[in-house]
Amino acid sequence: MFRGQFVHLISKTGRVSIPSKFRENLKGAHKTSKVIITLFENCLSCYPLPEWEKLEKRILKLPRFKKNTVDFERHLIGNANECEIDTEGRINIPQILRKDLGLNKNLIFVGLLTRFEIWSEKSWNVNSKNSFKNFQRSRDVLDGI
Amino acid sequence: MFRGQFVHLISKTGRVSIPSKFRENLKGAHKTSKVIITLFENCLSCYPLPEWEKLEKRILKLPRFKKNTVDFERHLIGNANECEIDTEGRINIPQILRKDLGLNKNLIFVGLLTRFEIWSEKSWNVNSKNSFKNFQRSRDVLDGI
DNA sequence: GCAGTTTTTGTCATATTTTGGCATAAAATG
DNA sequence: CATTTTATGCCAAAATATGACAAAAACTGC
Repeated sequence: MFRGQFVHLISKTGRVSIPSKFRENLKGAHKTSKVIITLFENCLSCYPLPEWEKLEKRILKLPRFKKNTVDFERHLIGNANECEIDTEGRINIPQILRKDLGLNKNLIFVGLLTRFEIWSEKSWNVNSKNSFKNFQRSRDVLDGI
Repeated sequence: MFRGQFVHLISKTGRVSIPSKFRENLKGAHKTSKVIITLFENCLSCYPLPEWEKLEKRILKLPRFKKNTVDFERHLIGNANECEIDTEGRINIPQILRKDLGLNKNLIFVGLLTRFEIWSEKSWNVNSKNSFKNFQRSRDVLDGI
């Protein structure tokens, strides 16, 4: 499972190393060194390739011409990039995604069990305040299950 | 069960030894030397790995694209780190958590039955005064069950 | 209180992880 | 097709984490 928070630097050319714990999980539990990176809210959402493929199968079951489906696909699939982890444990984040999110110095990696997110430090700080409030409001979200 | 209160020193590199009574409980009742440490209020909340995994299983059942769920995960999972207890009985507390809570000298370990907490001495002193007041007000909490 | 045991802490060496740099390869542009 | 831009592979420095050993402190039974 992906867990925890890590700060890594992105290079001028758009390379950044994946936290070693995440790499371990990719290699171990998911048996892959390929990651799909896509735009989600104000960050990048990253899936181990096999997990992503499961998601695609679910998406294919949606009513294909419905406006909602198409919009959803345009966003999630249309921004999805396959990245291979290199020998140093780094990936290259495509320029388009970098520009969209203003990724240029410290990036925050956030583990979310089956996937992880990449944030610019700035928007993470803004967002985590909000999501913390939400957390406070929804602490009991689990009590039903 | 985890009980009681212990003061331990954290090293410059972020290592601190787990109270031996806690270690005994981890090894005995929980059969693990792995602990998940996560941010909770003003301290670190520590779960034996198997206990934590039960929680994760419940989280995985939530609708995973819903805003509430994502925020909940970002906070709870995003701050969770797996720590392995070494041969000397120590763990390494990730830098990011140390910084967040200002953990740099005396740490207070507090047993809370199925989990335990780690506090900086300073915030423990502040907080325990408050929770004592709270305790005074809520002494009868048990009388209902 | 004392000797032996266990626990906690300090230190150093080693291994791993992250980052930077540069040369080459590939892709995009005009 | 030449030029520019961008991506990749490889090596090495810096930063960080881990392992092993030993000193110091605290606890135990007598």
